[in-house]
Amino acid sequence: MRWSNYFIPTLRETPADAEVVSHQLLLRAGCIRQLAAGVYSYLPLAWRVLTKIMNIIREEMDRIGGQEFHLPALHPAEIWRESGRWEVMGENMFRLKDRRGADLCLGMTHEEVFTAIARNELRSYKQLPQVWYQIQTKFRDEPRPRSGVLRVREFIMKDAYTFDLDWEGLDKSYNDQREAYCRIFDRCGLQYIIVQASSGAMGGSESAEFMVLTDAGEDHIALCHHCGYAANTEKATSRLPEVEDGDGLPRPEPFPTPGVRTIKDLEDFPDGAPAERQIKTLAYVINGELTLVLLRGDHELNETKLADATGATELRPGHPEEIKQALGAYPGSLGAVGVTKFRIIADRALKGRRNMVTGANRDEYHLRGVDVERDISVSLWTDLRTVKTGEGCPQCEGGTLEVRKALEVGHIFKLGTKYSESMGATVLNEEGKEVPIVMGSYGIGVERIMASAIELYHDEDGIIWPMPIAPFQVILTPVNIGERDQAEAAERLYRQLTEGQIEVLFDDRDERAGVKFKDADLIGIPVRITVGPKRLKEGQVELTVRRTRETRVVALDAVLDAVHELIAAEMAFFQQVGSRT
RNA sequence: CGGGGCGUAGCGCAGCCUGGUUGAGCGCGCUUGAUUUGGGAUCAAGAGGUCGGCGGUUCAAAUCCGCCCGCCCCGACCA
Repeated sequence: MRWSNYFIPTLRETPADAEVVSHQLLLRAGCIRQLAAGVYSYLPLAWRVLTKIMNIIREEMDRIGGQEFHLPALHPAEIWRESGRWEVMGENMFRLKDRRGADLCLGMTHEEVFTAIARNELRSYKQLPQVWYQIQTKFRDEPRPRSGVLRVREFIMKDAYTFDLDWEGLDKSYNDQREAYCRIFDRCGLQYIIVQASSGAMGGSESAEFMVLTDAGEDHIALCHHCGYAANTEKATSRLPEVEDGDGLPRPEPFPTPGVRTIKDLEDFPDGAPAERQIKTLAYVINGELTLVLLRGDHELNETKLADATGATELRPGHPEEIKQALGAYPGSLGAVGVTKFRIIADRALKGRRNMVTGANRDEYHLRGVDVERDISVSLWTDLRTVKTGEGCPQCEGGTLEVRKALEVGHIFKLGTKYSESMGATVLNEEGKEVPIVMGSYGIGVERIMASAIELYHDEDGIIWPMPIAPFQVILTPVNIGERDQAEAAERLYRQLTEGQIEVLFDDRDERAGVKFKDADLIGIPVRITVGPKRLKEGQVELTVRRTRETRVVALDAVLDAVHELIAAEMAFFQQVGSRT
């Protein structure tokens, strides 16, 4: 490819509204342009990268017996109504009507459509297992698109679905996918971690996320370096030291707390209590019902855990006015002692605690001497708190957890029979009995692989593409294309490299060397061949590795071999760093 | 949706508070010519703008007011 007639609109300055590195560099390197909030056009350079990523995914899916499909992005409402998700997906789903007024939507994911095919066509256990996948555009009307290409409303997803006769079959399919995912991310050169995850709206029994550690990510994961425990904080638990409470009081005792609004206020209050002796009372509206949620004062609620524990489809903090009306006090003086009209859900860390302090449901009053189990009628004890760095690992003795930010690039689910039952996808088993198909579902965010590679590998000059997904392997840069011998040598090299199956971008622009070097660095091509006057006189050129800046001088007739060697070395480097950390 | 910010040439910005001397400006980029040519050259001459939109106030609006649209960031969602 010749740069002079290839479209790479590089930018010297960083566009003002790009915050994360991958967004800035994708824009500057002429890879993407924004069309609307969370909607991006991929220009030729980015499309080459995405194509390479998709090819790696394809190869690994095919290797475990995956069959590639291409399903519609436009779905009739009926199948979503059948699975129950027409309601569940709420505002996140793009909905539209056709000319007759029939409801349609743009596909957010494809459990429904694949299951519809499965139920119509799969009849016998003999046809199982099936591994079906596609690489296709998904639409999600995100409440807040952000971070460039990391969180968007239209994106490319590899989604796969497995269909098995039983749970043992699913275990194998799930494991195959898991291993394929490892190979995919390894081959793309990503450093990633596999964590236990919440299944959320997808449903099912078990799920794992593939996470790239980066501050650009929006997830928080808890890691134990001692035993390797890793979980999304939506799921992670931890060990806490025992608290000695003493005897407490025979019954809760109210006391005035003027001006106290927060846990912190009550800690500082003369008659107050340290946060770990307080009960934090939160009022949530869960599926339309006011619910009290109790945690230790110094603990933080994880809303996903609350949603998972209650099966909530709609969940929000109560408004001050509705809380006042229901409980008789505003937030700041809320408590659950004596409350029977509302459901009370408590975090396990409160179990057995005595002599605690909590709001009295009377503004500016609190109760002390509260024995949680004696004084509060808790209807559900469960894990609700968000783990923090430094807490004990739930899996091993000596370890402590570290919480870090991460970006989700893949998610695998054991769905079980959720969709096959709601949509009636069954087969006859060996005994001739009709049984629901046991399903799994598996997703990869293709653009997120591209973006996280940039987050992981860049420097102040630009992108450093991992060789396996680089848009071109080599950039060929004559210092001065106006000099006849340089131009001719570069042309010869270009022909030779192209014939040698090297993906080469020939920077044949009549620009000054500095401009071409800066652009080459910015767009991150792994190997640069510089054709300059001094070396050329000796019949030589320079090969520079973008990642290390190492340069070596090579004779013209040895370039092809040297390039092959460097490509192999860079490939190897990224396969090796790109293993699980 | 709640909170904050922004919208002036392809990109980055100034001007707005205190309306008119601004025929809307600066840097980069772009076009043409010359000189240059190993890390974003220099000089010269140019092209490029509904100041997000609509309405209002005013003799006069990029500037003041209202509504709308769009974008970014922080919070609740996910690949």
